Amino acid sequence: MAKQTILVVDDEKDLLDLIEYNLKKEGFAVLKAENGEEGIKIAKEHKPDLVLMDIMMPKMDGMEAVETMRADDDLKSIPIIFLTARSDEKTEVEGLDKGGDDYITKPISTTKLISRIKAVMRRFDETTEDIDRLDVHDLSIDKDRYIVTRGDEEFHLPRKEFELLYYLASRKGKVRDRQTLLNKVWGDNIYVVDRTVDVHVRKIREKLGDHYIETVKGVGYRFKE
Amino acid sequence: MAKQTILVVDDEKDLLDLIEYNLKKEGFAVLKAENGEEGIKIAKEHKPDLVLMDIMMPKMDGMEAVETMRADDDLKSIPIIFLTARSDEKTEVEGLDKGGDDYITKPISTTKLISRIKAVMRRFDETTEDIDRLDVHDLSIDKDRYIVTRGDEEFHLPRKEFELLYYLASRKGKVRDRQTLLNKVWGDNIYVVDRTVDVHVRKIREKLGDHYIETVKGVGYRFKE
DNA sequence: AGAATCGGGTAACAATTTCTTAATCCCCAT
DNA sequence: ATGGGGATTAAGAAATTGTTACCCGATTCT
Repeated sequence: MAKQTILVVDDEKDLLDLIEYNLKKEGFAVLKAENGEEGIKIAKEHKPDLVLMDIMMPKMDGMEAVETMRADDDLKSIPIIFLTARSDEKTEVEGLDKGGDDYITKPISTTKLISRIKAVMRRFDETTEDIDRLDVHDLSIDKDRYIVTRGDEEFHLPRKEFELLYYLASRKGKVRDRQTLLNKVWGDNIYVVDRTVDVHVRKIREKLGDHYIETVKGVGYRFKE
Repeated sequence: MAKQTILVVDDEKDLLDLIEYNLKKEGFAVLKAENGEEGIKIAKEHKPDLVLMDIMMPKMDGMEAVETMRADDDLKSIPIIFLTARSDEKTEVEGLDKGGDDYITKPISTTKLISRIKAVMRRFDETTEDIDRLDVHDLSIDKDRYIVTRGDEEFHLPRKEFELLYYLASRKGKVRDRQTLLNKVWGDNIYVVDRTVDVHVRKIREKLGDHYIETVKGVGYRFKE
């Protein structure tokens, strides 16, 4: 699956970089903004999977930014974790009221930050888990090894093909349009022509046979039930 | 690998039995305790690979038990998953702060429980026991003496090369990306360019031949199955 | 002390593979 | 037969890895 994207909004550049470094190490894609206004702009553009928002900031503070996000249809469902130096209960309560999903007091250890992030993401998306090995029909798709097996045949697909197959297979039967596939497999802020998906599908079919991925005309593709 | 042992601590006997039944079916060994105090005792005795801990219990509650475990050198590194009937956010946050690694709200489906357990174990997987001597293919990798043997050839690899080889070999077949390799072999808060891994891989290949470590383009490296 | 060596890390560019695009071909429903 | 997809291909672009050279600091040798 594509990387989960996290937007970090904080006016302290050093902290921003530190958090970025640690999140990347954990396999997240990271976007950064230095104030609420910029945060909103980037959020609208890239639709991150989670926002880490400092409360005290110039221009537009975190609380305000969150209110704005919660009022925006496109952004209202993105989970938000407040980040703040103040360990003041009142602020915390207020923050959660305004629509924060969790609240972390700086300084915080990396481990703790990560586990909070994962916990919040899980609450939002129970389907987040990815499993090492997926068995569908006569195929075994092993994400840990990046190998697809059928009987005792082994297929080594290139990354994009593998990930596309994995994505579709893990949602067996569900149709996904090209744009969704691009977002999920290629990543959010990537811009490629959506026909690219066709080519990858073809390559997968070429290698595994064309009875796994079905075309749904005018809509997209799906892994056969 | 030996069977993984899971300690389940919960005061509801029925639930305890149900979980035991399901975990055993999955091939885990199961230990049971009915309160925090007993849990700690058993944990100290048997060093389980993971603890499933209810939060609400008589005698010593889960939160307290975890704090005790985290303060004990022998037990601090055992992963813990909280189990609770309360779906109250605040408790969850507190639990994670206290040192829980994950948090599951009862009731939960068996499948989900198992997959969470596996996910947490996977996170800790990398901490798994080191064996003194690893025999893979025609190689014998002796961690005790830092020597690799093939037939009656001996290879004395420098430390990083040796450890990288050992790490990959001990996870035969599994792909690891550069960042993970750096984290696991070089150490967590070390900052080196990830292409450094390439160079070390090359040096290993130069010495042992290039049929042990495989490249998975766009992903990372893996020791050949 | 100075030189030589070794382990480890970085940088650069060559080699290779994968990805993307775009053009063309096909199929099928209207 | 016509138009709207989708399939198929081939070629160029982009990304990733291999490989080599070189730097630096710590040790060891003279």
